[in-house]
Formats: sequence, C-alpha cells, structure tokens
Amino acid sequence: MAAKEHAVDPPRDEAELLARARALAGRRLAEIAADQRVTAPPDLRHHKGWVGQLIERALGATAASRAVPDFIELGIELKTLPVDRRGRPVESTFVCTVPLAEVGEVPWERSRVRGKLAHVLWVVVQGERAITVGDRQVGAALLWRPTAAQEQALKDDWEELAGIIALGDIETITGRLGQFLQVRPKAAHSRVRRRSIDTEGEMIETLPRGFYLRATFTASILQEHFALPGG
Amino acid sequence: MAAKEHAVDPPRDEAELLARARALAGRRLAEIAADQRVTAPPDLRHHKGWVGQLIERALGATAASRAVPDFIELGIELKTLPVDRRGRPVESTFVCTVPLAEVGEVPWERSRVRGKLAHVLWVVVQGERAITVGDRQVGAALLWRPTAAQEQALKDDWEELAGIIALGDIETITGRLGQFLQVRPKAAHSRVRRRSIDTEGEMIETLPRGFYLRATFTASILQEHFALPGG
DNA sequence: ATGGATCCAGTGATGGATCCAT
DNA sequence: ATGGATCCATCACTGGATCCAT
Repeated sequence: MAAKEHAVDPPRDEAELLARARALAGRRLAEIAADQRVTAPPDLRHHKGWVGQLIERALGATAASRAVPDFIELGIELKTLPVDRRGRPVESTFVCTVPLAEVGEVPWERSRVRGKLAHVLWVVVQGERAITVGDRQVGAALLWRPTAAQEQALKDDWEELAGIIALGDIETITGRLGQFLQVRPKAAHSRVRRRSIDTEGEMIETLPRGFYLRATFTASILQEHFALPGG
Repeated sequence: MAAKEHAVDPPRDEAELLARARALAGRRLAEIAADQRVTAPPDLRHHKGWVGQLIERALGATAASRAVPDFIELGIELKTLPVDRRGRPVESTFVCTVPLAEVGEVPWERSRVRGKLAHVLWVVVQGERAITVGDRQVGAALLWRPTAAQEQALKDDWEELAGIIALGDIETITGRLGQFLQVRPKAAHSRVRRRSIDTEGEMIETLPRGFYLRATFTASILQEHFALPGG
C-alpha cells in the first residue's frame, strides 16, 4: 500500500514519457528510491531486477510483470541499460522467454521478439559494481525503433534460432549462436525444467531459455545516437 | 517452516491411508489443528478451503495445489464432505475446472473429471454452521470407486455438457443442467474473465467455470455404504 | 568477455471449497 | 435447496535482470 501512495500516473504520450526519463538523468538511484519510500540494496546479487523496477515505477509504467508492453497505451517497452565508465553496455539485454510451442508456428513478423523490440525506451544507468547501487547515476534516455538494417539482422538471427527450436533441437543451442540475438538459459537455476509440446506434438522437458540482445548490439544503438560526427 | 516440523509422511499404501483417515473419526477439528500448530478460524467465510487442507496435511497428502492426485503414488484423490446432523451432504463437491480448449477434443475416458473421480477417499466432516469450526467432528472415511452404473451416469452428464462447450455455447450453460454432474462458476468473483481458444480457433473470454457433483450424488454414495440393510 | 547459472516480485491458474440471495 | 458468487493458499510462469567461473 505504501507503494501506491506515491504512485506516478502513466504518461499520456511519448513526449511526456521521454521528458520524464530525461528528467531522471544525473539523479542517483538512492534519490529516486527515496521518492518511492524504498531503499537501495547494498548490491544486486539478490535483487537483480531492482534497477529496472525502480525506473518503471518512476516513469509510471503500468504492466507489472505481464506479457504486454510496459507502457500499454503507447506500445513502448522500457529497458534499463547498465554501462561502464566509457558508456559501453556491461551486460546483454533480456528480451523475452522462448515460447517453445509458438516458435516455428509464427513468422518473424508476429514473433514476440519483434513485438518487444518494435519500440523501446532505453534508459542508461551506471552499472559498474565498484559503485554502490544507491550512488549509481541515471544517464541518457533514448526512444528507439530498429532501423531496417537492424531489423533485418535481428530477423536473420531469429530465423536461424527459431528453425533449430522448431526442429526440436533446442538442446543443441548455445549462447554462441546469433550475431546480435542469442538464446541463453532463463530460470531460477539449472535444474528447472519446463514442460511443453513441440511441433511434432511430442511432450518435451527443457531448461527454460530466453532471447537476449548481445552487448555489441546495444552498444551500436548508443553509438549511433550519442557519438555523432563531431561529437 | 513451522508447518514442516510436524509434517506427516505420505502413506505407503491404501491400507495405511484408510487407517489414518479412520483414526481421525470422532476427533474435533481444533484438536487436529493443534497437532499442526495452527488454529481453527471462527467461520469459513474467509477460509473456504481450510477444512480440506487441514485433512490433507493430517493424512500426509503431497500434491499441494497441483494438477495431480492428492496421493500421487496411490492415484487417490481426497475430498472432505460436509454433512448435516442426518449425515446428508450440505454442499456440492468441486471436481475440477472446465478446460475449455480440451473439452471437445478428448473423450470421457481421458477427461479430467473421470481421472479425478476414478478413486476417491471421502472424509465426512460435520458441516453445519451452527457448530463452531473447531468443534466440528470428523466422521467416517470411505475409499470409493464409481460403480459401472455411476460411471455411466457421470459420462452421460459429461457428454451433454462437453458437447455444449465444444460448440462454443458455454455461456448458455446453467447449473440446472446435468443429473449428477453440473457446471457452475469457479472464480474469485463474477467479473473475472479468462481467455481461451475454442474448437473453431476463435479467441473467447468467459467466466471460469468448474465441474461439480450434486449433493444428491454424494448422498447416494454415503447411502450405499453406510445405510446397509438392517443398519 | 561472455555463456551458462542464478535471484526476486508479481500475476494468473488451479485446487481447497463454502457463502448467500432467492 | 441450490445456482450463481465468492474467498484463500500455492505453484508455475513471466518479467525485471545480474552474477560469476572460465
């Protein structure tokens, strides 16, 4: 209930959302947390999603943990992007879980990956472990849509990965596949198994996996927008 | 954690399960609760499943809230049956939720209703509201399998109801249909809606519903076993 | 550097049923 | 009496991601 008392209304449009995100630039996470009557954890080992959820609340995101965009009316997905001192992403970015039954049934155009990445608000945050979580500062915000070239590259990766999964060969997939989009485990721990029906109608049990964007991909997004000629 | 300290091991076989259930006969729910370091609520308005869960723990049931039998290894389902002073059931008995996509695809023989009712341990408990929950006594226990006639009657009802659902006419179903097996709402409240795909591949949103046994059916089960000739 | 492993919070579905207006 | 409405606990899954051994 305490969390509701200072809840932020959903932004009315893109401009308001972007303005709010830019107003966070330069602020320390501890300050933003204080606005919400919460405190920053000492580190993120046991609170891995904390920064993302803090920024969601600060911006008035509505879709808490549901399979819809963070800003439903605007169709915009929020992603925080942890960076090092040079402004380079320090982690890959989780996109969505791999829907075993669906992949192989739907084309790229109707895939969850494309849906999630169609329109993203990237919010840069200091991500070096040497900096206490509360002392980390929010950086730039960027409302992004993939360029035609970026979408083609993601589509190529997706079709390669989806093809393998559709054949029932998900166990052969490693994080080494895919130039920009990769598949890696997404579970509480490696003993987790999830039941599903494959394309042949067979029952299978596998470790749950997710699609992730490699850090090289998100680095290129930041490059394009912030390392302009002469900048 | 406290609940684990006095946890009861799963019964090894039918005989042990039945013996344990019969050992509860005559005991007050408050006594059984005390064994588990819990206390009986004043009434069941806000604790509707409390009695069933108390007896589950007392007997060593393993399948907490999962879509498998309560006693997995034995394939036995536990049902508490609230009765009035004459020993007649005061409520219908919930069997399982209506699986919209599945009904119409599978025959009675592979239906969830038949699976749940194939082997049931009925545990009679006083159910009159005039008696405080803690003061209610456990009654007889009965390990039951449907007779051929009972199964045929349930199958007839199921096929009528499943046929209507398969046609996409679930909204026309009322609790009045079915001689022994009926379909009624099963949800937190009447505004709940659940998405599903019907047999035509259409997206539908309906109030979640469940299959229930009418009290007349469970009354007949008790009759057969406890009102023997000369008894 | 990075691929495999892991952690928390919140939602939705299921299982335990009984309540209550008519 | 009973058909429609309702209530709690638990588990599975998703979404938020980062950790860490190599």
